[in-house]
Amino acid sequence: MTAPSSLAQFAALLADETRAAMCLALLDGRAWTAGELARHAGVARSTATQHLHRLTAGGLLAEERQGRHRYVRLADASVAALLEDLSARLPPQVARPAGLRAATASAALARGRTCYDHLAGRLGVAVTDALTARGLLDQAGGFALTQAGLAWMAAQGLDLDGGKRPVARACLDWTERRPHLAGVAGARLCERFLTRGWVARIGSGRAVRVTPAGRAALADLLGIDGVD
Amino acid sequence: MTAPSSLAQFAALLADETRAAMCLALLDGRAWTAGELARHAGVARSTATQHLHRLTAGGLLAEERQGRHRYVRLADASVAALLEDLSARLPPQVARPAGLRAATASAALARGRTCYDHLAGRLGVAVTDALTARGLLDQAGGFALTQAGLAWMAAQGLDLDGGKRPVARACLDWTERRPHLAGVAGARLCERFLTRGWVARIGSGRAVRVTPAGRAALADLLGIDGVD
DNA sequence: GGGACCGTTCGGTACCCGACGAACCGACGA
DNA sequence: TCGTCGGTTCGTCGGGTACCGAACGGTCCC
Repeated sequence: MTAPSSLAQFAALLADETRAAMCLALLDGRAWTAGELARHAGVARSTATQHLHRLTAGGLLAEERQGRHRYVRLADASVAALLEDLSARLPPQVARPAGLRAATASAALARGRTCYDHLAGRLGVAVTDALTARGLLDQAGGFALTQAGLAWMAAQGLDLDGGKRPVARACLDWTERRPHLAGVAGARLCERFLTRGWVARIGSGRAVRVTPAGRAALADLLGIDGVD
Repeated sequence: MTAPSSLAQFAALLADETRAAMCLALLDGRAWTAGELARHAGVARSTATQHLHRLTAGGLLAEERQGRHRYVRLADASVAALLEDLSARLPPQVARPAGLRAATASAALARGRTCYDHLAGRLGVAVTDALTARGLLDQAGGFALTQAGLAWMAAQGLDLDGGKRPVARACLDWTERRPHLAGVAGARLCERFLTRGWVARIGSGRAVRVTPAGRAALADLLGIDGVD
């Protein structure tokens, strides 16, 4: 019940279906209560408590107590990046939307969603492609903002100081199977889109839709037109 | 005994001390026989066989049979990258070189070594820093070769076509705690250094030393002088 | 204060899985 | 042809752990 000191001990944290389900749920970037996670994972509350203790002790989760609630979230962006990298190795999920409700939800997720703290889905890929086409993002020599890209972000009033966190990082989309922008730049961009009302969350999940104002902003800033 | 279909199943492959020890040993980039790995991990041959089966079935390892030997190595560079990322999350290893022999070996590893297929240790960091100082590598906007960097690699006759593998990638050194160049560019560079005799392996391990010819080449190509 | 609700702790149970040794197969070499 | 050696398969054993229910302690709200 202490911090993992070996690769095996660390991997063991994720080597349980229940704990893995909890971590993947937390990939939406929000803070969940212990009870919500228990219900989501389909285990008793007592079981969830023990799992959450192990995950926080292992440095994967951070907790915050409010009254009788215990809110828990991913410790930092690097944990989210790790989970994404691991998930990208799995065989592509065979989507089996059972029923109309699930099908529309799945389609909404494929259109646009948040991936921890940045944009993903077709929307995220479109933004990434537009940045690349405009010479703001370089994917030929690796994955980094160019000088022009850094200047562009500054012109937008977006601060890229994220401590030790990388400025730009490729995150592999599990629906598009193509990389999209993550890292500090991806997070700031997503934040901007949300605060300006260019994209709006659909319900309480991770799916987002582009607003009319967002459509105009995307066309204006990045020349993106056909976003659905 | 089949390919993992969930994050938990995948993580379980590394969640065992024996399997983890095997994977970390294979991080040297070479192919080991099943018996060597069994001895290295301190288990019976029969046990090693079963572990190796699981790891290959899980896509982490690739095997190659020669006569009565079964050679096994990491499946590809992305597996090595994953292991590095995971190891970087662990608390820094408290080096406890017991005895003079271990101390010199540890010092040699800190000076220079291979990390799967690229250079690491102080040597790897020095090369990375030199590339950055010369404007060939950009670490401000992410981690990527610049236009000049791509041209420089081409001028050296190094082909950067590695399929889907990223051209440049940051790999965190566990001794230096600083990033150094990995990815296709890092691999090609390391290959070049070895084939030209600029660096030579010390014994059969991962440690390398810079040869006199290498010293001259480093000074000439990248302006690196004080490499020990 | 009473009653719901959330989270925690504590036994107890069942199950998974990693370990070994023995027996066997195939390849190499004298 | 016969030992030796590397690897595999199989049966079995033992330890670790995920799970639950029950009881308890806070917190919030009537």
